[in-house]
Amino acid sequence: MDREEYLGKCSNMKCQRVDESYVHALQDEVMEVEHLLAEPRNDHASLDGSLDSHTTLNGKDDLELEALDGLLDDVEINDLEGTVGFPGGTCEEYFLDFGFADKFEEVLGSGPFVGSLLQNSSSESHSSGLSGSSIVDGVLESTEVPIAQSECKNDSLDETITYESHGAFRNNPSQPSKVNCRYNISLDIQHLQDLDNNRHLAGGILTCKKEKGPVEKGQPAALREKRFRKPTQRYIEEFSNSRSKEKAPTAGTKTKYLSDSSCDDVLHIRIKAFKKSPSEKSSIENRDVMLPELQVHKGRPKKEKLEYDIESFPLESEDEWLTSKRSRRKDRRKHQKMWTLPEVLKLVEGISEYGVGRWTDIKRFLFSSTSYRTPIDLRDKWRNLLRASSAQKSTREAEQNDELALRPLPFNVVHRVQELAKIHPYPRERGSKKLRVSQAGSSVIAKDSPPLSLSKRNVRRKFT
DNA sequence: GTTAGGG
DNA sequence: CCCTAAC
Repeated sequence: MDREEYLGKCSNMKCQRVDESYVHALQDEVMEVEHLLAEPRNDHASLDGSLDSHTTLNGKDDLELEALDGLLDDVEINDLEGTVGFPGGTCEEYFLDFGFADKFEEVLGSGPFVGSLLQNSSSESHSSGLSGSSIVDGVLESTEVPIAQSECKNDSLDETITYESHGAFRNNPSQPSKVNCRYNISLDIQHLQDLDNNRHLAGGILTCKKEKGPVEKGQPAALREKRFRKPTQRYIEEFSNSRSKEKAPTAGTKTKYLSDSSCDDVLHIRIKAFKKSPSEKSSIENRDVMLPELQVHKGRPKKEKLEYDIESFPLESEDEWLTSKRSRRKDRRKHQKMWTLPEVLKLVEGISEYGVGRWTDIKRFLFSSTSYRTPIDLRDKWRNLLRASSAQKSTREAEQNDELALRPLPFNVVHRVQELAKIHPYPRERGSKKLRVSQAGSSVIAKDSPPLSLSKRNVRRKFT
């Protein structure tokens, strides 16, 4: 990705932040992502865990995080080096976005040093007492990095000051120094040690690997590998469907996050966001139990059931989903049942008895035992019979004998269909739609109206 | 709710 | 066989 693209993306995110806050947006993403998960994994407690490209997500198929993951695209060494060039506020906000900058500044002193740390982070060359690598990993793994970077170019200073007023460790019991520590340039080893001891907290917040232990780090290859993955089609659909619904409930998160940017609060918020998703997901799963596919179909699936079927079928993987989709498509005519000769005879008889168009009557009186034949089916079959008979009539003279042998339909049946076709022409074949108006009061109207204006159907039952 | 018409 | 518009 080139620079322009990158900047464009950053600016987009900035707008989002101004409107609703990127925190909000991220949480939305979390929940949306959670919807896509067939099962929540224990080791991903929240958004950041999902974002952690180092974490092996297995079947979770992090492709679906592409929207978020795309933001990572530029968190590479080059961009990090570019960060160093930004004014001091850059790096501050860079970390303050995580409620974390104070810690860094305590340890590292000045911004440029942080920059250098970042610069070296991927190579793990900084091996001080501070377990910076894990922290930097967290930073690198966060999608907020590019956001902060972009914003720093414009209004970072103001925001940075705001952030500074809130200590990152205000609520951290092991860090009593709190806000003031930010200005304490001189470091002491004990602080570093504390930080090291509390690293799991930092890691938990930033990456949310609950108990990942010495997590894999410094794997730019893995990072890049993920970047090239495209969002799955399912993700796109789900994303577009659920986007509007999810946004409202999480409004106001930004306020909390910005004003109480302590680690605990951040963690709390994120866990809260996470907790919300499983319930929503379970509701989806519950609905799936009623999928029509799993039901014994004694009739045809209704229309609404089909819509259900297509839209709400969360599957673990894209492959499974596609396969299911394919099979569903193939099952479109699953209920098809071939018409037998007795059925055809019965249909012809019914038509001669009740007339063309009285499909429900025919169904009711002659096909009441065969539940799989709907009035629509009767009509369709009749339509096909007419077509077949007319086709056969055209070629009958030439190859009558052969036809009799080849045709699945006996000639007498065909003949009868043709007779009926003459008497009860299929609507629309002869006469216009308007002629069907008199269908209801046919017997009465037939007497009074001129014959030409009537549909032939109105003379049904004449030839019983 | 039923039917015609198109897919 | 399915879907939809028209009735």
